[in-house]
Amino acid sequence: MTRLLNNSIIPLFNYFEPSVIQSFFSIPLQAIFIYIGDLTMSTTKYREFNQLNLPTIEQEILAKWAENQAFEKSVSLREGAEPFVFYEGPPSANGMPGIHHVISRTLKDLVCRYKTMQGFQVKRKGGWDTHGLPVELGVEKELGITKEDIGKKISIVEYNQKCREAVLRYKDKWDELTTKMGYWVDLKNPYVTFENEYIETLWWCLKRLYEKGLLYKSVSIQPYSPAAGTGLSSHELNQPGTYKDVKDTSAVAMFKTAKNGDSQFLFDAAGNDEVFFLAWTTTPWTLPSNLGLTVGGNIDYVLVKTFNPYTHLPVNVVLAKNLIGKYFKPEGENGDFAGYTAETKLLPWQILAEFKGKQLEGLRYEQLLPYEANTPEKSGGDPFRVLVDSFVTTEDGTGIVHTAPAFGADDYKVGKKYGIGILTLVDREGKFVDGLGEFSHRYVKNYKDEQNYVDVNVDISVKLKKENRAFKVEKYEHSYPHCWRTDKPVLYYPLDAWFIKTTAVKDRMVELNKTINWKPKATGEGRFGNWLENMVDWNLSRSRYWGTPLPVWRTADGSEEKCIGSIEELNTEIRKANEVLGGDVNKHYLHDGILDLHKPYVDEVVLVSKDGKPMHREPDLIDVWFDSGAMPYAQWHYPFENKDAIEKGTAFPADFIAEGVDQTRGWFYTLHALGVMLFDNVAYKTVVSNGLVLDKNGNKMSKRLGNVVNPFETIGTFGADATRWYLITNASPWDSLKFDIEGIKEVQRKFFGTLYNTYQFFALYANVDGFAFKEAYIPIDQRPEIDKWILSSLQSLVKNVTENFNQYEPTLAGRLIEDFVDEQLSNWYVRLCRRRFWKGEYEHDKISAYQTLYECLETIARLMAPVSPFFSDWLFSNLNAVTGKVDETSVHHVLYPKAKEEFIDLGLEERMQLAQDASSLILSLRKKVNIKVRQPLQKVLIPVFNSSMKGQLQKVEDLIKTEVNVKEIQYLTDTEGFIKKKIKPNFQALGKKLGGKMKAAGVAIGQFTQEDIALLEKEGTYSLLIDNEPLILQLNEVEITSEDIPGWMVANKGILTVALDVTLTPELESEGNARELVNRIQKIRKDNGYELTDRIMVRLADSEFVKQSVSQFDEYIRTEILADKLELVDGLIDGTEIEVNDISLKIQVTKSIN
RNA sequence: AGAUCCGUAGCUCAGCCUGGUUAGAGCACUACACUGAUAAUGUAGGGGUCACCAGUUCAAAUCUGGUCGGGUCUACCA
Repeated sequence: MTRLLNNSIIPLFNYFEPSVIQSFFSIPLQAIFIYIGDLTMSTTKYREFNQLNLPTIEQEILAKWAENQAFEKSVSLREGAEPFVFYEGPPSANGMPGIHHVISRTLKDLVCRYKTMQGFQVKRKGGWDTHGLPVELGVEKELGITKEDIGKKISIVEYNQKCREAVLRYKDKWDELTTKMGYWVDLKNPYVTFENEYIETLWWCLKRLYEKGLLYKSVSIQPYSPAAGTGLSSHELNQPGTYKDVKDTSAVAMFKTAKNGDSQFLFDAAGNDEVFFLAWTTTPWTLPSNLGLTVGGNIDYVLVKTFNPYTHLPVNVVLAKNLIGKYFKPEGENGDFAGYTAETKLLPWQILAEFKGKQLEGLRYEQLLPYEANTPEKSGGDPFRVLVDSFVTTEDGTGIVHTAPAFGADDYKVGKKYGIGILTLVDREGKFVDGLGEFSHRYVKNYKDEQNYVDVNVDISVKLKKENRAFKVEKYEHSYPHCWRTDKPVLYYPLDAWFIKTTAVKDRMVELNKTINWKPKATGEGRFGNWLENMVDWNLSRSRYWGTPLPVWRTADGSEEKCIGSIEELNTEIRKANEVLGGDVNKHYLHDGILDLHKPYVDEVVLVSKDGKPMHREPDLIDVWFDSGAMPYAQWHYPFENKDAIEKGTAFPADFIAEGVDQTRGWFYTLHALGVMLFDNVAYKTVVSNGLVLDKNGNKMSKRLGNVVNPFETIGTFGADATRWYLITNASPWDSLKFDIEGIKEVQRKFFGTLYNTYQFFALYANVDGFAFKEAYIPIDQRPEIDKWILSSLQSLVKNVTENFNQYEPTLAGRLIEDFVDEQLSNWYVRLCRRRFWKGEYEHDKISAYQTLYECLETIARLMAPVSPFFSDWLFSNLNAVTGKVDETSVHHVLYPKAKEEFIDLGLEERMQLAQDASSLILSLRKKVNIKVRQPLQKVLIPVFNSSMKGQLQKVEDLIKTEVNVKEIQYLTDTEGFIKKKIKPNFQALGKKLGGKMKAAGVAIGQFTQEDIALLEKEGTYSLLIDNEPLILQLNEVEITSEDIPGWMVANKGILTVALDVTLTPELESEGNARELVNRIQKIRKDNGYELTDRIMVRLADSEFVKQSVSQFDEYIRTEILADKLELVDGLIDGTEIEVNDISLKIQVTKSIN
């Protein structure tokens, strides 16, 4: 189905009507034709648009990609190039994708696109995780059955068929997201974990582990989910959200000490009254299975005389000394025993004896809850004794641990050591077995979501209370593991299971982990490192139906076993068994061999041992995490195919993988474990783990809270590019991201809007002038200063962006691009250069401007392509369609820019910064005195402190003058003497030298007079006394700035100070008016809807000030407004009324006729 | 309970590694301006005890220790 669908895309274009294509892609027809018309063919005009619409652009680009098979081409173009190996972590398609999938996939995509543009070949095989519990539970729910019904109400064949269908239920949605968000991954030939070939590789892996002695069977106490009916692996238990705070009924039970020689010392101290051991439990349901009490050997215990708070009977209890405070109040010590009644609130107590835990070892006690099912004989050991072990602490409870070997790993271990036997009084559904009186058949937790569930733990506690066997019963809130799928509490349960002995390679895993580049670093060292240090063997077994079967066959007595590593091997064994065992054995599989490696077929296969005994398959399935952990090999059907790809390093290990941080103990772990165990190698060289996506208030997104963001809506409304750009640039991928739609809007407006405007500006004028980059590339040294500058900045940008991408820091890279586009390119270069595009002839300077802006835009398109693949391709194609500079039809096929170091001129970038600062200061001064920029001013003074500063400023002088509309800049050196200066210590330099005297020096320097400063500047040094010690102050140990120029408007920023002459001469005013006139007429031109190039005729109502301006600036005005004629008319009646400096006049604008 | 990351303007984030004296940017808000790129842009303004406490230092948002709050993870925890 998968293949059919995807392979069909291309033929569709060829054979069907456009309307079919349209409905298939839900793309407006127009878009398809536009692109066919405008993008595939070269054209002479740059495309112009009314407004930016990212979603439309994206649809257009998607259609183009589909038509050109752009993704496939991006891989095939690099055939023979060095491979960059990427692994796609397989998603499970049985749930809807969410916005958090968009961030990790953006991350993966951008790295792959970047590396492709760096010249690597990046194959990206998609994949689907198809086995496992989520699928099974979904099917059970859908069919309204439980695990018990499988094989009864529904056959395993049918059930597995349902699973096979259900698992790709949302595949279409996933594919749609993949396409719409612009994630390039091979969806046509994905690896699918349920396919035979995939499973065959898994079997090969298992057999290899088996041969290395790393696969073994053992009984162990494991987390078990009665609700799901399966054991859980440690990584499943380590899924986020499994540990939840729950309130359980906890009980401190009283175990009655048996009187014998060993315990006599207790009874002596207690005056031969009853003595009880106090033991705490949060799971009273384990009490019937109690077989021991464990104490710490070196812990101090006490015997306390008191009353039972429920029955008010006098009792003597044993507990850890440190924990007395938990049960007794200090003021009750040695209290009034005689006067104690049921109403007494304060419990009197008295310590009768104190002893170490080891003195209690071997003491016996009476069984707490005896029934038919838990007689000592049934335990198979010698139960009801006090045991000693080191796991006991005095942080909680009583310091005496109730020990039920079946239901705790520690309990099992210590129980085995002492031989107290084992009782498993709860069945696999989570209910008590027969023979436990009133508790028989009751669920120990509410596994079935019964409305009227009565907590058996409460009933047990009540019973204990009544029988004088409970000392304290209370609700206790603690965190308890829950099944990650069913949300029901897990219990620990003795199970037979197959394990991978990961602990055997722990050291090697730790060692190799140190060679992995983790982003962020802390995850690898801390979270993953700690996890490796504390690793336990990997429990592979799952008692379910839909999954990879364990390929191990055993004789009934377990004396012989066989691990199968390939289909061929299995078929051979099948025939052999039939020959040896005869009859109907394997008769269904003799002819064609086995066709499906799943249950129930594999279970029907009987193999034969060396000595002719039948062997049956171990019934377990394996952990789905093994499926995904083995994907590097299984996706290529290694070693049955593609042997070299794995062994010669072209497909293993991965150069890069990325997933959510929640995969640290999941996929990242199993990949690593298998890489180390199978090939003694890392499975990936770099791993990026991204953080969670939270809602805008910082809460986790969950269906329950209803704050889940639908990625389709977001992408549909704002575009994939804006979404991707936002997700990447807002916060580092590994920080958790507070997702806010407003942020995407901002990105769209500020970054894409600005860049789009810049392109639009370019297209507008380039079309007028017919610029198609046909002229020779103008050497950089023949371009004006500002072109040199923007190109220098651009190359610095290329360099920095590349560095950041190489470091897997896309956030920083994106922010740099953003800054460049907004600050440098749009708001400085284009703004200052506007006139160059619309004025003058099409010659050197103008061509230089076009070439420069073109280069910037084209380079930006390439730089941003990894993060926002659509807009960049659109921009790139629009440009290239006219110039045809490169042959590739997509930005994703070209190479990433390489920084042209020779273009970088840091001095130039520095002085442009000076120009920007100076302009900003001057504009702020204009603002202060309320003089419009349109009004020319005569002069600016800038104090300079050295010749280099002056030189720098002089080179950008024209830019400043134009920008702020000032006629001249005058540089002041201190020889003029009327600058008021300010001096400040250079703390960094001086602090190191002076240390403790810094403060005093600071005060002294602050008191410098203008003369002192002048002296220091002249001499270069200055002597002063600090704390009666001489100090020779160097010029470089202070910062001297000009503070004020008396009589001038002054502003400063850092070292730069500007002073503005705000005197308005009639001359200047007249020029200002001329500019006002130009402005008004331009507005009228625009309102009238004239073309940029239309010539006009203007008639102005005559008046005094108009006469002044027009007579003086007639030519200037006419050039600006493209007027053939500008005349003053008396008594003009018709025309537009305008206002210039509070004077209104009439004006008439008409098109020239020619 | 431990580990780890985080806490800077109403919001999103820089700055912290390498301590240096007016703590920055964008958004939002207010006012004014500019504009043949115009749903853009500029200037100005309000808005911060850099979570808190202590220490080191001449000097702390920055280094150290602790406290509080939040996230994530771990845990045999009876």
